[in-house]
Amino acid sequence: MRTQYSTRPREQVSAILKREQRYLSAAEIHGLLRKSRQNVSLSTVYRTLDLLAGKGEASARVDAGGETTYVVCDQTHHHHAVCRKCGKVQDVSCEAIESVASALRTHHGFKLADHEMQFFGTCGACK
Amino acid sequence: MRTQYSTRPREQVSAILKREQRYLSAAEIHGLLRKSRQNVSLSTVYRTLDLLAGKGEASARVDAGGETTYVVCDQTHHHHAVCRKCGKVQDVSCEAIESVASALRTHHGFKLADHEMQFFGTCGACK
DNA sequence: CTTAATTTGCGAATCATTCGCAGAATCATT
DNA sequence: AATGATTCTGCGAATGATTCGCAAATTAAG
Repeated sequence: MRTQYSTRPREQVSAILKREQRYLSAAEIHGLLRKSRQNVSLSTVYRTLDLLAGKGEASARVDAGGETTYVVCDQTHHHHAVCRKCGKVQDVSCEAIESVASALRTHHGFKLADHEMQFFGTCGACK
Repeated sequence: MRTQYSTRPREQVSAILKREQRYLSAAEIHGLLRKSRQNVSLSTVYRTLDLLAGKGEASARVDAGGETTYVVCDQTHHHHAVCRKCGKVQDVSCEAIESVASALRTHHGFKLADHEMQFFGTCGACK
């Protein structure tokens, strides 16, 4: 895999993700594409999602039913606030984590290297 | 399902979890049980893990390979600090989250209802 | 427009997890 | 400690998401 081709199917998948701004599974994306008569195979949807996640342009999350879902997001380190009503995902920066890191070190003798976080609630628009 | 029977296989699965103190998949637990000549079927391991997770006595996490893994933990709300060396999991209380919640409200107009967190690093014993 | 490299689509293969059901274990009562 | 009602277990088959293999189609570049 020397270079990476920019192809129609890949752009179609990316476009859906950019448009929706919420966590979508491969199957859902495939369904949305079919609705608008853009025939991209399910395999290609999967491959494209892996690619995007690998480049850090999308982030993955396994939902309650065990399906892996993806959202577009920027590449800096951050976290997601997921609205329980509309599903929309907002990026959240994470300075606050610093205080958690020092508490971990103090109380648990634990040296923090990495962390995962996810927030659920109601977004401004849905209130 | 009126009452719940206390059975050998269930206790054997719980015992492994209590002993290991780290995230284990159903298959791993099944393997560990076989090694010590305790034959519990894989189905029963799965069923027992669901039960424990349902009662809040264990908590589940999908690992990088897509397998669901479980640890024992107490029932109060808390988070996990996972050691990257030995895999051991420590419970971490979460007062620090309060400050994150207010920041979310202020900066993003987001009303926090729930959250997930997971920490990775090196535990005191492994340093 | 040719060629070499990468992608696609299809169906088949994988892998974790769930189900169905007959037989075994458990519990509460005699 | 024997009985009966209920809940478990084990097995193999079924499911469902994801991955693979490979031939045909696209892409980038000369």
